[in-house]
Amino acid sequence: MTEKSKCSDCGSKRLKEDYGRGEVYCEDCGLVLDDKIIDEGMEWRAFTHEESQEKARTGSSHSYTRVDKNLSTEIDQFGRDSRGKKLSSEKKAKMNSITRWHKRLIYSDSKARNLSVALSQLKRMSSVLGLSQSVMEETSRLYRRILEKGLVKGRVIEEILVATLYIVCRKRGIPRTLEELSDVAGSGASEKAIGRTYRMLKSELNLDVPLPDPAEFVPRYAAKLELSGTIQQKAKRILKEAKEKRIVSGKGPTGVAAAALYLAAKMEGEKRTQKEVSEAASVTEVTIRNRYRELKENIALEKI
DNA sequence: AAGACGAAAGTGGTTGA
DNA sequence: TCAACAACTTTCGTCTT
Repeated sequence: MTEKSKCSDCGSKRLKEDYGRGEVYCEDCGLVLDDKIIDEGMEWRAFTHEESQEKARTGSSHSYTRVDKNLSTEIDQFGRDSRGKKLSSEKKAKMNSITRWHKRLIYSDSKARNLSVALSQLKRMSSVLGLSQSVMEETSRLYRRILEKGLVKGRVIEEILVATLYIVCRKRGIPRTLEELSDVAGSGASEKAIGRTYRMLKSELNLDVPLPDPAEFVPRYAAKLELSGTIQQKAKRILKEAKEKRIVSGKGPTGVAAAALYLAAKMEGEKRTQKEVSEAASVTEVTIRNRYRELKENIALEKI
């Protein structure tokens, strides 16, 4: 893990390492400085709501998805922890600054109320979407940071929240489109508005968000279409070829993924109709056809 | 009859003068 | 601010299976 001692955003030196999640983050603003070891969590195997419920994790000792960060019962004003043990002075100083920070949030200031609304929304959406705990954690950390920067003022909480979630998903290579996210958001946040907010956040926070890779969408669509793993592998090989031949850039990743799956399924004799595939991927048959034609024309299929 | 195909026209967003 | 532009959609007529 790289050694960084200062937060690149707010300059705080209070960085915390979380080996469980493979992240280093700033305790003051929540910026994740190093998240090379990505926790895929249940993400790639939970395709349905029921499945994700079943596999969802429970419990957490220190969660950013709670308004009070779970600390309210752990610290008293006499410098002891929950077991009554005295804390070292170093620990005490740390706790003091945390409690100060945390008091600012608990007491009826507008940010706390904002946060509590946002977090309960996040919880709901996260369970509908089947997102892992660690995605929620990162989303709420980023949301806190946005809140502290005053970027929420005058805007719809839900729009900011969904845009934040979208950023986190993109950063982690979790395939969720803006459309899907706005579908589970309340009516207060249209896809258009979320997109606008997303662009605003990206530039305000100087984030570079990677482009979605079509291959990320393959497992989910394949599951919807009940296609075997062999086909998924084949579709991914097709996409890899396509990427090298630069016939993917600028095209919508979902359409490309759908066409690759359609092609792979056809080749393996597990044929699905264009209509079925287009419904699974929320694109039209025409788009499937166009991408399909491009793939067929440009890729040496015998080798795949 | 259902599926696949492709042309044509329309939509919403991006880009660059 | 406006026009050109690319990707995608909708619609529809025509082949293919």
